[in-house]
Amino acid sequence: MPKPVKLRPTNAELEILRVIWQRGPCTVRQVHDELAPRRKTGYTTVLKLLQIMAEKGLVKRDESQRSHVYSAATGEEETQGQLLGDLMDKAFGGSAAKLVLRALSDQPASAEELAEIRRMLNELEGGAE
Amino acid sequence: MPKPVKLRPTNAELEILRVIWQRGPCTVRQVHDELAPRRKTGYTTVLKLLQIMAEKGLVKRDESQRSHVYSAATGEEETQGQLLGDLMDKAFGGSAAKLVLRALSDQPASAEELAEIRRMLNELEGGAE
DNA sequence: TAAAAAATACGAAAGTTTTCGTTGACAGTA
DNA sequence: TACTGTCAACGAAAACTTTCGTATTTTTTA
Repeated sequence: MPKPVKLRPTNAELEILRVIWQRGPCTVRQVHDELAPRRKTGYTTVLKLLQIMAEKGLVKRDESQRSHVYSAATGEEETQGQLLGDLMDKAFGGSAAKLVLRALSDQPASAEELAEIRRMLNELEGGAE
Repeated sequence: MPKPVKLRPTNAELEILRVIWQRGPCTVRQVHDELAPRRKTGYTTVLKLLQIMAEKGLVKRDESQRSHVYSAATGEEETQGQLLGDLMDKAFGGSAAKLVLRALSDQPASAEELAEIRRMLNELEGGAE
């Protein structure tokens, strides 16, 4: 069992993961082409990061083609949950409610989104009763 | 005007800030005594970090006493909002609603807390109408 | 087939964050 | 005054993250 460890993508790694989550399995070139406009990072930088991420287990690599294809090892939602849990511990004393209240009061949300949040609340309160 | 920059505490800095937010203005020793049990970090490490934080403007330093006293330069809520906004951009495509929904579905919250979130929702929806 | 293009691998540099050892100043005390 | 303990300052090491240059191999193309 080589990998029972908890993985946390760094910032640069997260940017790459987001491309892969959005577009599905990608070659290095595809990721680089997507990232290049925003971020002026070289091709080999993306390659190196993907290699590191593969070592860490953040992505899986299919080497059956000449251009290796990388896919995400964990779902976007799971990773979002991890990062959120980290921030909750580091900055909100472990309180999800404080985090949510701060997010709602600081960041704008549309009426539709608020309605969806309300539905989630109903579900949570209904289920707990 | 030397300091119109945006400040982001690093992880170690955030841990120190949390002590200061909780206990009010502190000497290096006070911060260290609070942190030492959890984190096995040396006294001079805390000192160095506080010096760096003072340079960055994350904390203010009162040097009138032999033991300098550090106080937070920004409120806890403001910093929470910044960190949350960062994570929202980096991992949630800028959507506060997605972030809140994920937090609610991943992390437990008590009935009381849910009620408080509901109150916040009412406020937001009521105000927008 | 030879040259050009594209890909991986590798190592190392550059940047950032965290840690601590050492030094010298100051304060209290025997 | 000499000793002891506490403090700030400083620099540098250690650890982690990000970047890229170069070498090598494979594929495409002229």
